[in-house]
Order: sequence, then C-alpha cells, then structure tokens
Amino acid sequence: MAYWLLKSEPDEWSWTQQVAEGRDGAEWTGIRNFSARNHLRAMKKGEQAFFYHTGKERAIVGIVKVIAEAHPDSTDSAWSAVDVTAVRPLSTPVGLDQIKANKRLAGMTLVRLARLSVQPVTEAEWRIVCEMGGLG
DNA sequence: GCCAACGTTGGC
DNA sequence: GCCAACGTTGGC
Repeated sequence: MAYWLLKSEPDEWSWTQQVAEGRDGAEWTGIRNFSARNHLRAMKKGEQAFFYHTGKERAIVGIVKVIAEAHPDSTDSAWSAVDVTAVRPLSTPVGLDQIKANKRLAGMTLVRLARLSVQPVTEAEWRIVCEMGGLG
C-alpha cells in the first residue's frame, strides 16, 4: 500500500468541500503535469493520501482515500483524475514550517519538489506526519 | 508582490 | 537535441 499527498489551493478546492462530498467522494481534477499525472495513475483503490492546503495555509489538514483509480479527467479527457473521499481530518494540521523543521522529514517530496501537485509519501513519512497531526 | 524553481515551448 | 525564453506554481 502506497501513500500519497495531494495539494490543493483551498480557494479552489478545500478540505471542507471534500468532507461535504461525503462517502461518494469527489473527482480530483485539474492535474496538468506529466509527473503528477504519472503518480495519479499509480494510485490504487484503498490507498490513502494527505490533503495539503497551499497558499496562505500551507498545512496538511486531512486524509483522503482513493475510491476510484485513474480515469479521464471530466474537465479535460486528455488528462487523468482519480476519485477520493475524506477519511478524517488531522487532530491538528501539520504546517509546512513544522515539516521543514523536522529533520526526519527533510527528504519529503513536499520539501524537495515543492511544485509537484501529486506526490508519493513514504510509509515512514506517513507515520511521522500522522503522529505530528495527533493521530494515533 | 516578488521571485526561485521548475516545466514547457520553440528557434536553431 | 540543445538551450534560451517564457509561463506557472507556490513559498516567502
């Protein structure tokens, strides 16, 4: 089981909106970058991803789960999208500043390739961030 | 609002 | 196929 991180500008698609979609989830659209698309296509049903808010917030705020693997993006069928549903929020969001301050997370793609909008997360990184977010 | 980092495009 | 120019993302 792989872990992932999905980035979103909260003005465009926020965690709150994601939660409001309920169990049926929502399509993760708008990926227009080959590297990000390749990660999207590697996502398997049931795998989990961090939901990261860019912009003013810059924090991982919740966890989503893949409920439908890659299919044509309904906003541009030349690209791919997956469907995700909210699993739960972090008890306390984990800010980018905290991630950068944690030596054990220095290798995180979020730190090293800041612009990549769909990223793999290692199991170790996943556990550390969950712990920092107050999930046990 | 600025700009570094990075991806993409297009001229050669 | 190289690389300069350009556009975009996203942190600061």
